[in-house]
Amino acid sequence: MQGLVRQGLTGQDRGGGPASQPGDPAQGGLPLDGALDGRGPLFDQIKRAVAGQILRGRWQAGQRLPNEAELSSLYGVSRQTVHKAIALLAREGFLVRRRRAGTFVATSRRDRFALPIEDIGDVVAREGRVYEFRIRDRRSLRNGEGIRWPDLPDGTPILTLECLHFSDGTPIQHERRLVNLDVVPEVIDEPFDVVAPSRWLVDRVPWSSADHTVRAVNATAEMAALLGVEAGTACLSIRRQTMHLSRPVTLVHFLSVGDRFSLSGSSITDSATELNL
Amino acid sequence: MQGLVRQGLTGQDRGGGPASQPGDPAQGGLPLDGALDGRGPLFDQIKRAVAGQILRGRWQAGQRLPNEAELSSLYGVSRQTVHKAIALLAREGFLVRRRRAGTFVATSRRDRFALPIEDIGDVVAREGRVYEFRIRDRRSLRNGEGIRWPDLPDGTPILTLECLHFSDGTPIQHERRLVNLDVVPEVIDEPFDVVAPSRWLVDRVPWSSADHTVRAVNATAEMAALLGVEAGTACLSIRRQTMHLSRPVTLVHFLSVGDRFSLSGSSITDSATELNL
DNA sequence: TCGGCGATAATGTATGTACATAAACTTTCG
DNA sequence: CGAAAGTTTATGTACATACATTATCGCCGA
Repeated sequence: MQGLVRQGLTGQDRGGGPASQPGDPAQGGLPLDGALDGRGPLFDQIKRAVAGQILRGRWQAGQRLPNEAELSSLYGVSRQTVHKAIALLAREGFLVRRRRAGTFVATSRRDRFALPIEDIGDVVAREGRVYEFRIRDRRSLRNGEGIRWPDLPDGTPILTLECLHFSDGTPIQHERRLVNLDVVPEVIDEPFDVVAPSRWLVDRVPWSSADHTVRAVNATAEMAALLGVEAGTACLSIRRQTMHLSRPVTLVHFLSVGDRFSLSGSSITDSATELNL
Repeated sequence: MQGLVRQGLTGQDRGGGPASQPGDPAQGGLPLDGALDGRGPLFDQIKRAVAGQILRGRWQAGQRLPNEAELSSLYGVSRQTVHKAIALLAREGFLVRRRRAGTFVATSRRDRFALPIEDIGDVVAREGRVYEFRIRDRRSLRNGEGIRWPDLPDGTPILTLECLHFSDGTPIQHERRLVNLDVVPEVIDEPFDVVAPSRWLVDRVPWSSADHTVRAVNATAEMAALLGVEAGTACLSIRRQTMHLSRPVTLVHFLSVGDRFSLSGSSITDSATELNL
């Protein structure tokens, strides 16, 4: 074995390790703190080791790190394995790679903080409360007739829905939705007496992409009445447009009372937590 | 050559293709629509082909797809290449893999919508406006003395900052920040006359993780005065706690006027857009 | 019938080898 | 001296091979 590499699994010895001299116990002047920890697959150990150097600030942003061949002999594994580890770290945004030039620590990714947006039904259910919804209005018309969905050609048939979501009987979210009937014609026959529109759509048209905009607005008198708050109460407004194969599927406006609903999430570098350092 | 595989690059022929019989022009009854398109690396072509089947609904959620050996001969590439493509799609959340059982289309990931949260300075700059900030208050004290940072032991030295951010001279965001002096002692000597605290911290302590909470609140009279709006105006409140190697670094409250600031982002399945289908 | 247990089929990891590709560097030539 | 052409170096992709790891399936016996 190579000393520090690969314990924890069955750990039978394979052929001959790569370059590394047969029996270097302490490795000249190289940073031994970069040693592997024997937990899990080799490429994961290397990911952890490298990410650790970065997180601990030993390898600073912009700095160039050893090339694959050097890392390979440093860690005593093949270049393939190093390549896999480094390529994954690059894909996760820790590193930037340029041919011939080398591999560099990415200049930090300040813009990658992210906030997950969940379905209201899931949120309510997870809080252990009773979730209900009620359809307040539903009509079928063509785009441009009274309502205009900007990203859709005029005349396209659409279904409009308005509904309210409740948590333990208290209204917490108002929803106004447009659905593209060209994409999901079956929706016309769905009564939405059991399953909520958002859920129905997600089950029907999976794997879509979406745009979001989140803003804070003061409740209008009408909305305030529906949500059971005073006019002017701060509300979170979420606009979501969902696309499937570059065709708009649905456009929704959610409005939720500020102190009954919030977006939250521990985030960023979910990969870093995966690395558990 | 294998017919459909790999054009667009230089496309010299390598050794001998894998299993596939030498000269099957149209492949029995197999879905030929799964054909590769010759754009980019083979494993990317396979990713696109497979993701396409899923997005077009030909392979439905929960359904099992052919094993690596089958895909390998279906597409006329080695198992390694198929493995790389499929493993990446799994890592991106499209597929779920279980040893011995096989590979399955993931049951859609409704909860993965995500919003990026950016630094206000970047946002203002990108809109082509002039960004400025002003420190309104700054003091150094110990946790528990007047202010309590819940995730930090009492007595820990902290720096408190209060500042305002401007876009073209209009105040758009208020910031109240606590900084853990045990982690970043140098901050005590930083005047913040040029670089804003958030930027300074990001440059100093990169690669951290963070928790966020976003809510809508009505502006208090004091805040309204600072932001130049009427009391009660709906504001977006963002709370962010940043950690580095599981130690809290900074805790911030941002407050921004609802109609001067919004969070937005096209999101989810950024991998799907990368696949450009 | 049920429990255990072994065969088996799928994915997962690691290495070797060979070239391709891109960009930085060097040399050459006008 | 500067642009073009060639060289070198680091990463990128592909394939072959070999073995590890795990559920699942099915058999067999109590």
